[in-house]
Amino acid sequence: MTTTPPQTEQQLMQLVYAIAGMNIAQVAQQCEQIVPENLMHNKGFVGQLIEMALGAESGSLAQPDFPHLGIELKTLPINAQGRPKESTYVSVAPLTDLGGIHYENSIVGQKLNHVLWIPIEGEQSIPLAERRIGQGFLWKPSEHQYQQLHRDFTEIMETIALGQVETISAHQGEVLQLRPKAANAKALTQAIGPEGRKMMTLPRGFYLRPSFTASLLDHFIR
DNA sequence: GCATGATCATTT
DNA sequence: AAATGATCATGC
Repeated sequence: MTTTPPQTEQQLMQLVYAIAGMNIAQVAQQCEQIVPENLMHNKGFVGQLIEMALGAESGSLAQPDFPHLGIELKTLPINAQGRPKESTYVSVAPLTDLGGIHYENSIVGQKLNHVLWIPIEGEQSIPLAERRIGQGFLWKPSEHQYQQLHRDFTEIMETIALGQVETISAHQGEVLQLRPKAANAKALTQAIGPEGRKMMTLPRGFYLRPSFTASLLDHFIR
């Protein structure tokens, strides 16, 4: 079965309610997909399966999963304590042509303006097929959260603009961090180097810290 | 190579 | 145990 892209937020949430409580095998059967033994060689499987089940359309385009609704979809792997198991990837970080980029008009800012979070059991002790889908919820950053994201983003981008991208570690950033985002260590991309010259470096991505997404879960707990 | 979907594996 | 840095699959 193929899910028709939802035309309204209400239609989208109906699909979200429909898969809440189901396990991966049930969603996969509904989408006519085969569940792999584990995620080792298919790390994006769960995210792509949920995209399919909810009728997301964007594929690998740099825009929200539901462009018409301006909503970004993120699955959130949860451990036995009900907390996020991993950080959440947001988007690739621009390392060159940085003129005019501000949080408000950045890809990060656009995606984090409205997110549909789908918590999913992520314990390795639970077979992938048996992991359950939780109750998804919509989130928009509060004023405080917006300021945190804005500040971290701006500091990181300023460092990149100064040609200091290689001095940025994942320790920087209260809620948003910069980390490698590449197929492997040989995948390089252009960046601004120390003397303002061009250099090659590992592509980087923006990630939300688990402590930040944990606070979102806490707020929406019922 | 870039952008999507992330989790794995080593270090702290 | 948690966090950082490295890596896996796919489409174009």
